[in-house]
Amino acid sequence: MEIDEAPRTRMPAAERRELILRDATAVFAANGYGGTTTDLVAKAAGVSQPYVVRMFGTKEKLFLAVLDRASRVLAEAFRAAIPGPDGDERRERMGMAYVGLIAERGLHQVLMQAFLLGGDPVIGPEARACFLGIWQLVRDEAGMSEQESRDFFAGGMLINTIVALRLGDSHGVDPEIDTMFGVAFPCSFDVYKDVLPTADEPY
Amino acid sequence: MEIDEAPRTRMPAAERRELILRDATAVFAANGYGGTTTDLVAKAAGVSQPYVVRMFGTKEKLFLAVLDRASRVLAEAFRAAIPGPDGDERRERMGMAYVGLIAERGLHQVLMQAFLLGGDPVIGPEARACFLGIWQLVRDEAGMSEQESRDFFAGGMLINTIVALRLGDSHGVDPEIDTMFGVAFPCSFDVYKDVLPTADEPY
DNA sequence: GTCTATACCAAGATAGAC
DNA sequence: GTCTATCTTGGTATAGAC
Repeated sequence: MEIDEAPRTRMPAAERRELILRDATAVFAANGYGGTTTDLVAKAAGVSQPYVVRMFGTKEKLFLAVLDRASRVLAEAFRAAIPGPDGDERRERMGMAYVGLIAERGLHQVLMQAFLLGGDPVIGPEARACFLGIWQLVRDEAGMSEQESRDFFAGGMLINTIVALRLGDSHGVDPEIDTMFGVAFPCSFDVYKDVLPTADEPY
Repeated sequence: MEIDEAPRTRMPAAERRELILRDATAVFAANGYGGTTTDLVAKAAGVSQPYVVRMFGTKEKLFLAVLDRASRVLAEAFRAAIPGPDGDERRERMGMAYVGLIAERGLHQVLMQAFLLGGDPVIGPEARACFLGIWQLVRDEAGMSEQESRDFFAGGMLINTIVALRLGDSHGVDPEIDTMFGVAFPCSFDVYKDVLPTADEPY
């Protein structure tokens, strides 16, 4: 009785790779490095588990690829927001760009996951390089002062935390959280309410 | 040829419990929830793996106990820093209290780990409650305005990240990092240089 | 380029002795 | 209160077919 499509639609490697990386980002973000299985990633991407391993070598290398992609996506988003009036306005644009990336499921969280793995002998150094790279971009390319860079970064880390915590779920029901959103984000709730992940979203 | 001490020194349950929780904090902090094994915790605490499970039920319950302890320790440290002149001075004292807790190995990181698990059906709600509890303490008990609370929290999240990333290792060799430390911490590097974890610290 | 089958190991949890 | 031994599951990675 032939249940259709055994070997999924064939696809050029590069394209499939990008597809898997996107899905892996969301899975790593939600489950952490240790909590993620290559099978979970495979399921999310609609391919077999051995294929994921085959394509990236090991789970660790897959994570590094995810991290690399995430930091490049972030850097691009920031760079795209730089042109135009500088100072407060530029910071505002960059903040909006950052919040806009919430739509890229798991991007902020996977970066945090990597940062938290600073003690790992192989992921740690990569994570530090990534963090420093963004720091330099913000300070040198966007021209923020050190104090401005610090505040910008700190705000970013807070946003990451709020997103990862799924605090958005409580928005509108919990006044505590409403006020937090009011101060934490560089724009009104409407802008990002439909991109925030929900508490019961699998990833 | 009797290699000594088979059943380790007996100890009242409450005391052993606290001891295990401390060590588990460091292990969870360094390896994440998924990356932590009950055996790793057992080794760190110098007891057998089944005993850890026996005492806490499951790995998940152990993590919840660690989270609960961490948030209580943090709340106490903040409360102890409230009495005295308010405004900037109080914020400064609270910031110092926060940095001082770096000596409690893994405390900040384990909180972050919990926050990143916001999507988890059982850990998520606990993590949100913990975050909100501290938010309320900072705003209501310490009397910070919403904007001040937000900045205080944001700075805290940045400190967590820097600590977890083991950026301290590069201090003194990398000028980028020196300037970051200069702006991110509420005190000079000397105050915390010997409590910051190193990149190769197992946990 | 993608799958199925499987070897192998690691980790959580239980049983039960001391 | 604490251990040793062990059962069981599930996850990484390999082999090899299509």
